[in-house]
Amino acid sequence: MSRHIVQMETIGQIIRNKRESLGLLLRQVAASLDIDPAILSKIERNERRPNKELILKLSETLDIDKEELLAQYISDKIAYDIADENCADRVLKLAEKKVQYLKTHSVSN
Amino acid sequence: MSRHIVQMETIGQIIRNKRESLGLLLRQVAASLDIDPAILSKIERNERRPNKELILKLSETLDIDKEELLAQYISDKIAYDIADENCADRVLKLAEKKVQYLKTHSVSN
DNA sequence: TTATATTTGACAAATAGTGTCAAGACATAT
DNA sequence: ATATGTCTTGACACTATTTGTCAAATATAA
Repeated sequence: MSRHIVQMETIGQIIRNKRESLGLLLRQVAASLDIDPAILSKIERNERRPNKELILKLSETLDIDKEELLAQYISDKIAYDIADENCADRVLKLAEKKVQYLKTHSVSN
Repeated sequence: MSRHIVQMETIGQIIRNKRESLGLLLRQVAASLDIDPAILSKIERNERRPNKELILKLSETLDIDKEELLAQYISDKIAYDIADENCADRVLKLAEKKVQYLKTHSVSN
C-alpha cells in the first residue's frame, strides 16, 4: 500500500497564501476582522488558533470557501486532541458513530 | 441500506453501570479517585466532563478497559466539537489524514 | 536614514475548567 | 414522625486557558 503525502497545508498557510495573493496587508485584513494585526500574524504562523467566529469572518474577507475553511479548522482541533493517542483510528470510528447518532437523535431544546 | 442504532451508551452511563454492578457507592469510588462525590455524580449524569487523568483513574478503580474508556472520552469530545456542523463527515476524513500526517511527521521537541 | 510591515513578548481581560461545600431531595428504617 | 444514608443541586472560589491590547524589536524597501 503506497502512501502519498505531498504536503499538508496548515490553516495558517491557507490564510496567508490567500491574503498575499489578494495583495492585502495584515493590518488591512485585521481591520476588516476587527482584531489586532498581531493576532492575525500569529494565526498565519500557526502560533495562535483562530476561533470559529474568526474563521467565518476570514472566509468572507478573503473569499475562501466557508465550508473548506471550517473543515480545516475543526479537523485541526480534532487532530490536536488525539495526536498523542495510540488509538486514533478507533477514536475516529467511534466519533463517526456518535455524530451519526447525534444527527438522527437530534435534541431540540 | 438499513441502519441499526440500538442505543448509544454515554460515558457517564458506562461509569455508573460499572460502579453499580460492583455495588460501590459514589463516595467510595470518589474517595478512591480523590475527588468530591458531587463531581462523580455529575460525571455519571454527563453534567460534567471528566478529564483524562480521571479517566485513567476510573478505568483502574472500576476495572474498565483503559483503551475503551479513553476512546469513549476522546470521541465524546470530538463528537461534541462537530455535532452542529453539517460537514462532519468531511471533517472526520480530514482529521484522519492530519493524524496520519502528524504520526509520520512526528516532531520531537 | 526614513518609512512601512511584520513579529515578538509581556501583560491584562475574559472565558472555561475544576474543586469545595452545604442545603435539598429521596428512599429506607425505626 | 424522626433519623440515617445516599445522591443531587447550586452557589461559590480558585486555577488554567483563551483571547485581546500594546509597544518594542525586527525586517524590508525606497
